Amino acid sequence: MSSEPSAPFRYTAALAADIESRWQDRWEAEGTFEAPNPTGDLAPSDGRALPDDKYFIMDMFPYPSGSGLHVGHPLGYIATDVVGRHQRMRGKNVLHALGYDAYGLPAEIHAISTGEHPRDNTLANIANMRRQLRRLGLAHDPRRSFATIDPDFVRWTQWIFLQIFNSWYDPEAGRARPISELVEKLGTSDPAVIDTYRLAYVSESPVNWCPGLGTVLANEEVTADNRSERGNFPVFKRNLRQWQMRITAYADRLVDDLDRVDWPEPVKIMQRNWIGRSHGAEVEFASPAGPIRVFTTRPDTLFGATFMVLSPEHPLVDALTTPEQADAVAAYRREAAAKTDVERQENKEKTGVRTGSTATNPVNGEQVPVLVADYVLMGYGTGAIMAVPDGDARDAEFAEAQGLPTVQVLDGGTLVNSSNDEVSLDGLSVEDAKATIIAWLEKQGAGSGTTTYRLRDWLFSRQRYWGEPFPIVFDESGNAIGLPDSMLPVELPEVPDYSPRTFEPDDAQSDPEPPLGRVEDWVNVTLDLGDGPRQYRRETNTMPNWAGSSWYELRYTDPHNADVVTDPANEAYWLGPRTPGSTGGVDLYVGGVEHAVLHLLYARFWHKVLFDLGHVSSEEPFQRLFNQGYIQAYAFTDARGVYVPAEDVVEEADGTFTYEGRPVRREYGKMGKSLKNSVTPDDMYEAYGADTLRVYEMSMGPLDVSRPWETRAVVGSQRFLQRVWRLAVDEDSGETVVSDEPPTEESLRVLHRTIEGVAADMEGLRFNTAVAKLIELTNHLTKVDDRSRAVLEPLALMLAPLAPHLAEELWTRLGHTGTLTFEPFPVADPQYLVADTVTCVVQVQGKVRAKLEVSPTATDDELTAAALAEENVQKSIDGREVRKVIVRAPKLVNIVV
RNA sequence: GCGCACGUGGCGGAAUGGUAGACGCGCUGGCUUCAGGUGCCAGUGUCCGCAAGGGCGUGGAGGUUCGAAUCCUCUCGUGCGCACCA
Repeated sequence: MSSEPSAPFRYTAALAADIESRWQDRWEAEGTFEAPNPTGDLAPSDGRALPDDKYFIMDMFPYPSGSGLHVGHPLGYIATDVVGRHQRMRGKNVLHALGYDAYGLPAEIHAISTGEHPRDNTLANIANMRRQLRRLGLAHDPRRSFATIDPDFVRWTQWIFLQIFNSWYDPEAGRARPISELVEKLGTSDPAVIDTYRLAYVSESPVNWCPGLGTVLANEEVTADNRSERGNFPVFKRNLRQWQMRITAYADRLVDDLDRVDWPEPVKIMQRNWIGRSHGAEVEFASPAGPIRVFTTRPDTLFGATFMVLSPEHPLVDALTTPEQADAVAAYRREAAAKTDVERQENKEKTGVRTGSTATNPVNGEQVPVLVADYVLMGYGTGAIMAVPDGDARDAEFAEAQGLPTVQVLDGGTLVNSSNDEVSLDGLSVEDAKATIIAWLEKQGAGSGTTTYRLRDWLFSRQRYWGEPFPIVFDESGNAIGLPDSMLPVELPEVPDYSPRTFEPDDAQSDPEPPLGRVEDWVNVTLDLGDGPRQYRRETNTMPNWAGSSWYELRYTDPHNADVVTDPANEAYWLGPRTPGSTGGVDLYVGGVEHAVLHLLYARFWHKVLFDLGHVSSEEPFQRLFNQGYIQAYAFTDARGVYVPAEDVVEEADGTFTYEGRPVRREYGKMGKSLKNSVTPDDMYEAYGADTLRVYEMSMGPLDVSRPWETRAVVGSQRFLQRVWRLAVDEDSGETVVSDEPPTEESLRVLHRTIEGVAADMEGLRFNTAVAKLIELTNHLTKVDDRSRAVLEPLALMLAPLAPHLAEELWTRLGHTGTLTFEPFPVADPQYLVADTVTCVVQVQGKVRAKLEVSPTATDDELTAAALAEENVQKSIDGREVRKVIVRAPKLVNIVV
């Protein structure tokens, strides 16, 4: 890079930095992006009415990492900023702010190794991130920023927990209700009864214990091969007393309401799969040990059930095992118990043993053998299946391995060999057969239609220090008691040691020990909860990282309210449904697809509970979701497989890559310190300026697609902004050179075509093509040397969402005194959208043979005549008979011979 | 194994079923410059041809259509999700 620009007032990185910091200071001083609320401390002080049209836009908020940002991080923030700025120019009251998801493992690990309090480290990281992001010029309302660790925020996280704790799900009403109404309904306040209904409850049940992390984890945080998503440590099933959230009560609504939100289909599919609702039937098979209940999604194939299989853990196994089989079954169960879930899954070969008993198939009275096999899981359905080798590949495989019979019941899509004296399914379709047999089973009392879910309740407690404490104490009988609002927030005590007790990652028999449990004088408290001072024990687990992100959208709408989580008027204005049947929710939520199941499912669940309890008017937190892609980068390894700094790798003429003269291998992946391929926003600010970085990131490709970062291409965006600058400013004198002469007709046509296209692209989040159109306009104006105010003003306004600092500077130079933030976005004048002539393509047999310049109003006949008059067209027709002429006036004529 | 998404120049990517490759990077040439850099102008899918023009071309093979990158079927490849879920 040359140090001396040839022109003193060229738009260089240094000039950009000057413009950018001046405007950032001014926006901050003037409170330009502060969005007024209907009521409360953020309401207009002069009582002014708000615009009815609002736009609430949100980014998935960041964890403030200690290593700072790389250029991949701001992609989504820039995109939402462009949308927000554009919506302001469309007259909307735009709510856009950024908070910090500040509880998290890295700060705790840092604390353990350095002794620095995780809060201090986290707050320092937030400050650094705010600095990096401020330099991008994001139009956020700074008054609405918060961190999930702020005591004021924690207070409301705990308050929401108590709302959930103090509720139960009424299946008849199909919604949550206050626990007091259950007490009334059941006529008892006995915790032994009531506590089993709560939406947040303690239970002793099999949970995911991760010794390597020293904590238990939710199902959503465990990978398919039973390892922790964070850290990749082994996870074991252990029976432990832990807090759970009754998210399963909401399974149906969580599935059904996916149809009412504007989300990417893959995310909806992932949530549907995770919830895993399947309709089927429970059927009872009579046996010597009593009825065996099975769940099946294919009750239509019941006539083909030739045996039954129980999971090794099934409670009826002992009773069904005959003395002759006792040893074999006991041995098999021992073997199965010794295996981890992973080992069970690794061995895809079907194994199992006979119990020696038979059960009765209710449709035909057949005695079918009952077996035990570990391919049937205790955790799903009833832990027992009817096996239909003709209908199920797994059953067929097992039948073959065990030498069990198969009866054909399916022929293509219809049922065969499926009748008894009372009912026949023969000839019916699968759907009809299901309905028929369920009706018959219900009449017989042998079964009923039913629905099962894969979703399990949400394990909500963690044995870590750096999380929200539960607002719960236990009395001397061990009953959990929710603390009153007046005692919130419950703050974390200072501790001498932040670590949970961690163990050898494979030590499955170890027990979790929360760090808070060691702070005896915090744990044991004397409180007056209404019946005089008494001794209580505090809950020593903390909440998972997901707690704060499960409701933060609400707090943006009323961030300082000390009385309620958000004032109903503010919630209704920003989040409430605007059309009948709408769920309401954030107008646009942008973030990565990695939160498809975890965060987005939890947030929907909490929001629905708050809706049921009347605290919010919206049924869903996020009306529209958009998954942005990722910026990835190339990384290079040398002969030893060690990463070398990517910025010093040279591409040779033959397309290979070298580092310090030695060949290196290229790979493609995430950007990060460990791969030595990070490029930071600070690097780009210094070399090009923030506006150039913004424009480049927006022009790289569609927002939802991942693509590789290429630093050397950034200069293209800088050249574009330099050309815009040069249109209005003399590079040698620094004088504004805008002209008040009217622009040429041609320039106006290009301008209005650009306005039309850019406006549509902005609405559709197609910023890459919007930038392309602005470049075309700029190149045109440069080429014809048109500097008229009438084109430069709309150019500045259209550029404003993308490159706001440069646009503001030009706007000022064009003679305006205020910010352009609230100037109307330009509107295309239809008068200039119709061209004098259009290019008409003439095809023969669908191949282009000529182009005509024609009037846009030319008729079909005129176009046909003109096309046939073309020499090259006649040559292509080559004397053949013209059978048909297809005209799409005025753009196309296709001659068919 | 099942499901979803995606395959277009050297690279990132444009194309309501209607001129394939907008825009940008890179590359080539010209002007500017002592020179480099910056800036500006022109060119840049491929093959045949001096040119006019023509052939081929959106992973592959079929199909629908006057016309297909786009719609349908099969197939190959890449990515993501789920995975013995009855």
